[in-house]
Amino acid sequence: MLSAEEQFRILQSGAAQIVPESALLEKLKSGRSLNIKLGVDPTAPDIHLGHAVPLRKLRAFQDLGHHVTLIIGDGTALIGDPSGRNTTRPQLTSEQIGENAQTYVDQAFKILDPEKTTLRYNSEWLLTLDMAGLLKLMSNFTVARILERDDFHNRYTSNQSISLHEFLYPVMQSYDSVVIEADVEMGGTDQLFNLLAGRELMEKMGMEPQVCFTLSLLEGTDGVQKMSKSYGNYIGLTDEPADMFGKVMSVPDALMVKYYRLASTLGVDEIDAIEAGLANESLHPNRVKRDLARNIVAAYHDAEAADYAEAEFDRVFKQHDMPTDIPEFAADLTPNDEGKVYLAKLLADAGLAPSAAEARRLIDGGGVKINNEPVAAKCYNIEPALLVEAVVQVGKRKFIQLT
RNA sequence: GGGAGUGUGCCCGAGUGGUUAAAGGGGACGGGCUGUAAACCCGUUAGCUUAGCUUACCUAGGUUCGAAUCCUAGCGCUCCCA
Repeated sequence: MLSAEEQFRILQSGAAQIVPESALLEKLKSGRSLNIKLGVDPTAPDIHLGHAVPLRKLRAFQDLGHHVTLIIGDGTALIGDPSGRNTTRPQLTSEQIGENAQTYVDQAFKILDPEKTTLRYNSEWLLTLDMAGLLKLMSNFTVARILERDDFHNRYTSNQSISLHEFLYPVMQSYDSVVIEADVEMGGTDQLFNLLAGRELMEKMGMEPQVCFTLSLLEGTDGVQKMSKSYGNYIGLTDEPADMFGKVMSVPDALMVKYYRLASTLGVDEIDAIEAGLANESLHPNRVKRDLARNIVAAYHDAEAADYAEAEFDRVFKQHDMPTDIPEFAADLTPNDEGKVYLAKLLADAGLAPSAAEARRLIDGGGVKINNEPVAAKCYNIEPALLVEAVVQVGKRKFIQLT
């Protein structure tokens, strides 16, 4: 086993805050296998690169000989984490939660070592808690303390509603730490309050308090908001290689190094070299981003898929060729009274446009091509012969092969 | 329990009886430029076989030739008092 100091150096890379650092070092020095906690809300059916950030760090702990307890928050999901939210979250049904949890776990084990992972559902101890137990727990917290948190504070001062049950979220999450006796709890920077609450509760209950370990939030492909399914800026772990490659390529340059640190499989030293290369312009940003995209595709698929994805990318976006695999669509080419086919409707039916009206706008904007030929504005009706076996393209990346 | 506000398109936000499918901004999408990056420029942003029609400003009624705009009731949200 590596020395405590050496472990600390590896673990610290990419971390936002470790509170307190000295406690982590102490725990590492004890030489025992630490229990690292990560709680996840089973709200997102599939997980993305942002979720993978703490999972990668957990994996680093596992590689150093520590143990991970992954908590599926099926109990807390009844509340919905108010972190970073300015509105109350909708509550999920238990069926949805069950499905989501399973999907999550399947994907999480692409990164985690199953041998060193314990899976727990917090409904086990949260939903069996009786009123007396709950009241006792709650007595450890004060309203002022809870109201200190930024998101509650903001909502409160801007006249937005906070439901009483949302106050309970940090209480519940803290209790998780008590039950599993966590040494370290992992989370995004937006989780710091919840993590600290856990530390406090453990201390009040006479336990050795957990260390709070936060990681920077990964911005999504828009480069502005944190990666999230609801913002539509995410790169899913199960995305197709070509899609995944393209999404990484669309990430703003300024975020490349951060992506390397939080989402790639490269080591600290290699990443430092890339950062230096970009700074002194000895490395071209485009090349660096391509390597990043290849690395990420290879991590979730394989090297071969990464090669293929890069080749496809050049084909479609550099040479403006058609992709190799184009989804097929059996279109109804029955002509209307004028002997034409209404293209707008066809685009909508094929899923290339959300509605026929939107399809018409896309045509007018020059965004629709048939066999690589742009369709003229106002040209909503097309000779059926032109559409037989044709490839229809909308924008830069949506293709359909008519059959 | 009493009182006061407020509710507009994906979001924010103007509009207070008549070219208002609704200003402006953001976002998103499409086009140009490019490295599917950024920046910048242009266009679009309810549905429908669109020179037209239909549905839209929380909901349901009402007043009016005409309502997002006025009235009534309801619903949601917020604040103050208790």
